[in-house]
Amino acid sequence: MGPLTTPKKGREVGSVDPWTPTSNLKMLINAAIPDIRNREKGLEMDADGRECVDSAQDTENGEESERWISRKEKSLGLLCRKFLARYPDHPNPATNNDICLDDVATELSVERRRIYDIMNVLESLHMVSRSAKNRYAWHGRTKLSQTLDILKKVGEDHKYSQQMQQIRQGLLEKEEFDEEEKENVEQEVEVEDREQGQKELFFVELPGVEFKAASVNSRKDKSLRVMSQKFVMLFLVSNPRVVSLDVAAKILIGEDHGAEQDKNKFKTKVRRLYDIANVLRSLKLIEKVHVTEERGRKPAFEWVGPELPHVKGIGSSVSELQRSSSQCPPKSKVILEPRANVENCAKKLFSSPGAKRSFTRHPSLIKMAKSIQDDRRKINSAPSSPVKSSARDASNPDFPNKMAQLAAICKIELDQEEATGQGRKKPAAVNTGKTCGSQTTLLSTPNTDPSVSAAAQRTPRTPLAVLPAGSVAYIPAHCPSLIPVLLPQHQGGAPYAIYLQSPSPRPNPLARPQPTSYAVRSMTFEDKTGQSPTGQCAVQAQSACRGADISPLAQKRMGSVSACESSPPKAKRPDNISKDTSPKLGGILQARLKSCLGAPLSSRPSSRALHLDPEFINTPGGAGASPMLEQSLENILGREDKAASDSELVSTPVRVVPLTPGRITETLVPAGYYIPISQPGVRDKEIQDLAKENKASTTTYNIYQTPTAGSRPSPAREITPTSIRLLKPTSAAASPYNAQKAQRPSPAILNFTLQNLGLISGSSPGNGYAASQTPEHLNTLASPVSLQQRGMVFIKPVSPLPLQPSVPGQVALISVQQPLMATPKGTGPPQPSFFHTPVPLSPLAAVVPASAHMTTKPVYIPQRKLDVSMEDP
DNA sequence: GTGTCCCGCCACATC
DNA sequence: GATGTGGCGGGACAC
Repeated sequence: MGPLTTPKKGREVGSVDPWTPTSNLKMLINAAIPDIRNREKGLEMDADGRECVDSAQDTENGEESERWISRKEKSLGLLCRKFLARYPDHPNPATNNDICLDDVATELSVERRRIYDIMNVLESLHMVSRSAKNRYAWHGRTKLSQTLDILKKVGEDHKYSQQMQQIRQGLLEKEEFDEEEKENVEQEVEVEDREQGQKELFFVELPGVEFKAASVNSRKDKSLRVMSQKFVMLFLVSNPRVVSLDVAAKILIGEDHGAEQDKNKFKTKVRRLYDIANVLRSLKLIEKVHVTEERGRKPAFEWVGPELPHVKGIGSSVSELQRSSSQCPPKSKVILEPRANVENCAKKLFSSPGAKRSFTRHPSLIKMAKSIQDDRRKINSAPSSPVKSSARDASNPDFPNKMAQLAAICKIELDQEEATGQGRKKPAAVNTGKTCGSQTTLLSTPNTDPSVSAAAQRTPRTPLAVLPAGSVAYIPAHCPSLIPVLLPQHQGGAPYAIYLQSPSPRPNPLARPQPTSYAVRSMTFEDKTGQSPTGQCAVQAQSACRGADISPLAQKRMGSVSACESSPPKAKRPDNISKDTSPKLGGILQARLKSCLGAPLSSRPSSRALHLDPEFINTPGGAGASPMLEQSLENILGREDKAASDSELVSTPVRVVPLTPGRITETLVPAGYYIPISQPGVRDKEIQDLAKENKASTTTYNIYQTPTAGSRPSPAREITPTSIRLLKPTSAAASPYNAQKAQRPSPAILNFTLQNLGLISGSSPGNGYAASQTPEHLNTLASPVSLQQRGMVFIKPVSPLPLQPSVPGQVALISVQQPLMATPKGTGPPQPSFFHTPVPLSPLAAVVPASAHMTTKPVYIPQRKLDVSMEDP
């Protein structure tokens, strides 16, 4: 082979030379550009990725001429498509899949330099691997899923999600992030990096895809590979999965030797990101969008590639996991991420008793969320075997205690079920998730139902969302303050989500939130927060779930939530609804509940903004639920109390908002928030209006899809991550710091009581990210997304609480389904989703008043949910 | 004017 | 020293 140094491009000569045959051909090609582009468009729209066949023909027929066609025709993305057209997505390992760079460069009539760019990106995804000098081995997409899974894991380990959120916040409002938390995160990452041998540049290898060239891994300047991986990680850990170049570049710069984020370096990074993005676009992994912020329109990219096995639907999830398992070699090799890789491989295998439990003790609950994800994946891929639970128990000493309360609660309802015979057990079914319409109250630990995971894992860092309908998620003591409760949809009503204060006492209500609070936020919401300790906002869901994929609207909601979280107390009130919110009713209700529960609902002031996981916002539900909820509240409070609430003084403001389209009913409930769970495809206008209202105070991402840079008209869609209506505390008085409440009852008990009191009705918890949510789908019991039919009650402390690992048995999430209250859309018979293990009654049962509307509800404990443990030291 | 990214210089690694 | 690799940024093109 001749000199491989960067050849001098003859483009200019050729382009201006009227005498060469190629010039004539160029003219012809130019005339045919529209056809070529149309064909390319059609190819790009080809879903099976075989779009490049024709492109290959183009390559052979007129590639050389295209060099002079236009700048776009010479783009790296197009070149990559041509390259990809040469190789199958799933090559036969038995065949020769070697790639000779020289040949490719020659055939594609491009410089070797350009091929390197493509190969580096493909290498980062393990679609190719370097086999020798000037040679690569083509793997196609056979390992892509596995690679993405690993990358996601690594990205979570590195807390890219938090970093992105920090940067976004910094970009948005210069809001001070909790430095303490930030430092903790950074320090932890550094420690982990040091433990793994390197801090900055690291390349995540895939088991079985090793680089045979001795120099490959020794080179330090493979930044494009690493950058590409990190870029992908950002998408995988981001939610919504839209990453702007600004954010990505800043993160990449930030990790790059602590270099100054000077403008030049930033520009350089952006240039590289463009290169990477072009290849990723060719791979159909991302697509170009634009985010419109207050500062203007910024380029961004949205992940459109395959969801990870634990993120996508359950059906594909299991299959992919199994497939990945089969692909997972016995010996895993991950540079700098050995643990992640090993765990990843382990996760891909059916969970074994000896499987490492990865609940983290890190103050940041990102880890916890990650661990939960791991658990989910294990569980999803594992047979519904109770044996696993026992094994987990052995590994988790805390587990028995924590499960004790759950068991007690379960036992209560179980006994009731047995007494009435109304309960219907839900047999374990890997793919069910048909909980809609079920009148069974479930208590479960987070990772039981694959269907749940499928829906919930769309927002992996929102473990609560993954809970199956009618289930109670067990939340480790790490995040005792996070007590979401699923509020089943009222009969003929809309689902509601409510945030209530956690029972966890806070010694010093005025104290600045500890880093652990950040963990709570991280766990609850995809995006990090940075709100001040006194920030308090309820989030009103504004939009509906759009579809299987993470719709821009959903992303908008999510972003809005995160923005709300990040909004400091100084932040403007985004909505007028919150203004008229009165804490009084909350106090009344709280008093009522207190009387019922025998304990105050809250012992500490509501000083912290509430966060709503977008997944909970998207739960579709029947319309007109607001009156139902109001009625429920009235049942509890009494009309007189409700009426008097306007004048009475209360401690904790709460907002009740309908989760479904329709008018928003604002009601105050004690120490909590009712979060509307929007119905997909509805309330768009309202959402938009709300987004407009919030625009002043929140960052709006208006995403305009630009499939091909400037070449195709792209239907604009807007993603406004921060557009979710934030219901801030009505006032300082509304969120008083009165710590008069000494103690709060267990959230589980509280929710259980609420249910029995009629405040909570049976329905399916929603998951905004459940894919393909349409009203029709909602009725499909077989679909995991049917969970969205249920409302949810979020019980979450208004103020940040330090993690209290010592607090056992925190029941974080309760999904209750009101028996006898048929979900309007739930038509099919309840589908069991778990193994349910009856548990003995516990003293806690006595706390729950058996009066009122105590309806008999069978209680089952999904045994696989027991798979909760602490992270290995 | 800004976004996009082609192009190729050049440094470094490897042979 | 030749060759392979890829970081890097100028600057042209697209919008």
